[in-house]
Formats: sequence, structure tokens, C-alpha cells
Amino acid sequence: MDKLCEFLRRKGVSPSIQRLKILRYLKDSENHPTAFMIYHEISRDIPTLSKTTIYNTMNLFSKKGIVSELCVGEGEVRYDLNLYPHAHFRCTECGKIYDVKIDPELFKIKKINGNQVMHTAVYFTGKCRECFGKDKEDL
Amino acid sequence: MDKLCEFLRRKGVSPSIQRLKILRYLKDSENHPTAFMIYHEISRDIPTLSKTTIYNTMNLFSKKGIVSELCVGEGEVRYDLNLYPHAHFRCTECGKIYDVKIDPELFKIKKINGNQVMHTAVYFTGKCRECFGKDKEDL
DNA sequence: GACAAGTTTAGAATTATTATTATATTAAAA
DNA sequence: TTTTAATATAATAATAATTCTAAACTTGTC
Repeated sequence: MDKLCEFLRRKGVSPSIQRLKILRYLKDSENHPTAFMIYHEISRDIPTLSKTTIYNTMNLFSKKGIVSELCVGEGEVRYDLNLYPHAHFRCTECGKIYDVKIDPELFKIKKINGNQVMHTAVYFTGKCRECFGKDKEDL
Repeated sequence: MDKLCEFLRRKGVSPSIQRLKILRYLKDSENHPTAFMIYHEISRDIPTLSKTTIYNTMNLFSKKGIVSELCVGEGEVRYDLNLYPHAHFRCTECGKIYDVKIDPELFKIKKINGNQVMHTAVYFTGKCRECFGKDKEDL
């Protein structure tokens, strides 16, 4: 937990118990959680937690470059810790989101058509390997 | 207009006056319009137009592969005619969205980590050339 | 301890989108 | 041309994610 504290400070975010628990959840979760999922999990620990705090914190984390907002359709935003650059695959059948590796050259582009690039996102959508398997079982 | 009619039929969409005007607007617009922008423009022509029709039509077009839904943050979805594969750059200052060309190899990926890719989207965000210029003028 | 700055909370407000249902239009059949 | 079924559109209500607002609480500092 001290490490997380230090991490936040380095990113220019003063640590609070809420922020630390949110950060820890993001680190442990494999799920690319929505704001509601984070709220639901952490409010078990902090019963007075407010959804506004989640939104405030996530917007702050996003501005400080700690997380990316994944916006792969379906209305709600999902959050992803910025550990290393990677792309995402979303299954249109089950909704699951997978991290996928692609040619890292794309993430090195810092200028395109004269525009200054701060962030790059790559989304694949389609049918995931699990849902594809299920079809076969149906036969 | 006959061409648009024929185009819709080829895509498996029976043409109606609303659908045709929406399609024509998408073709002419350089703006990556939101549902509201499309509604606002076309309701000048068809005063009885309903927003529901826009949403229905856009969802249909999307399912038939006629348009992509751009989801570059900011809440609302924006629509883009699928003429050829390209990436998008969104300026975080002015909100404008630019089409940009990238290495087409990325769009040829049909399978990644065993998942079947149907659609690929690439979003850059940052400060656009115009907003960058404005900063200088301020000095 | 008192103060100021920053955080959290609760609930109201906003807003894009979907659901519902009635009406209108189109296409085919008789 | 009338009838009928299928499809499309319209108006409104409902939903739900997110933001706004204002009050209460923490935290560190003098």
C-alpha cells in the first residue's frame, strides 16, 4: 500500500484512502471495470462511499495519465491502468475485453498530419475465441 | 439520389426518403456528425422527422456496415461513412475530428490472440494543428 | 486549536439513447 | 383497385451514465 501511495504522489495526486483503494482495485482487477463496478466493489470496504467520488477520482487519474478511458461502445466508459501501451479486443457477443499486443511502432507516433498526438487507442471488435468455440458446441 | 438508392439496396436496406436524406447528409458532411446534428439538419427538410428515426436508421446502417460508430469520448457517438479504412484524430481543445491515414496493414488483421476481428478502430487524441497555432498567437 | 485548502458525500439535474406504442407508408395478393 | 401484412416513422415516456451543486468532513499548517 505504501508503494501505491508513493506512486500517486509521483503522479501528482495526493493520496486518500478512497484513491488508494481504487488504485489497488484497478491493479488487481483483470476486468477493465466500469465506474459502477469499482463503486460496487469498494463500497463493501467503505460503506459511505459515493459514486461521485469514483467519477471524480477516475477523471483525475485520467487527467494525470494514470488510467485510460476505454470507450468501446456499449454506453459506459471502462478504465484501464496505463502500465504499458497495448490494444483492446472487445467481443460483441459476451462483451468481454481482452488486452492484445500489436506492433508498438503505432504508439510511437507523436505527430500526424501536423497534429500533436498525446494518446493513441486501438480497438478491435469481433467474436472472441470463447464465443467462437461455443458455436461449435451448439452443432 | 438514384445512386444512393441503389447503394442502400445493395447493402440490404430498403430505401425510404428519411434514409436517403440521412445517407446523403453523411456523404456530404465533413463533420462526423452526432445523431443530433443529423436530426437538426434533416428536420429542416422533413419537419415531422423524429429523433427516433435517426437512431433507428443509424443503428441499422451500423449493423449493415454502412457506417462506423466513432466513440472518441465526450459522451455522444459520432457517425462515419465506411468508404475506406482510416484512423481518427480528435482535438481535446476544440473537439474537432480529423480523418488520418495510417499503415493499412493494421486494418488487415483478421485474427488476434485467437479472436476473430470484424472491425478495427484507431483513435489519436491531442492538440490539433489549429489549436496549436492559436497558442502562439496568444503570446 | 483555528484556519484554509482540498476531498468526500448525497441527491438533484442533465442528457444521450432506448423502449413503447400508435400511426403512416409501402409492397404484395386477391 | 381493394385488402392485407409487413415495415417504417413519430411522439412520448423511460432508462441510465455522468456531471453539478452545496454541505460536511479531513488534512496539514500556523
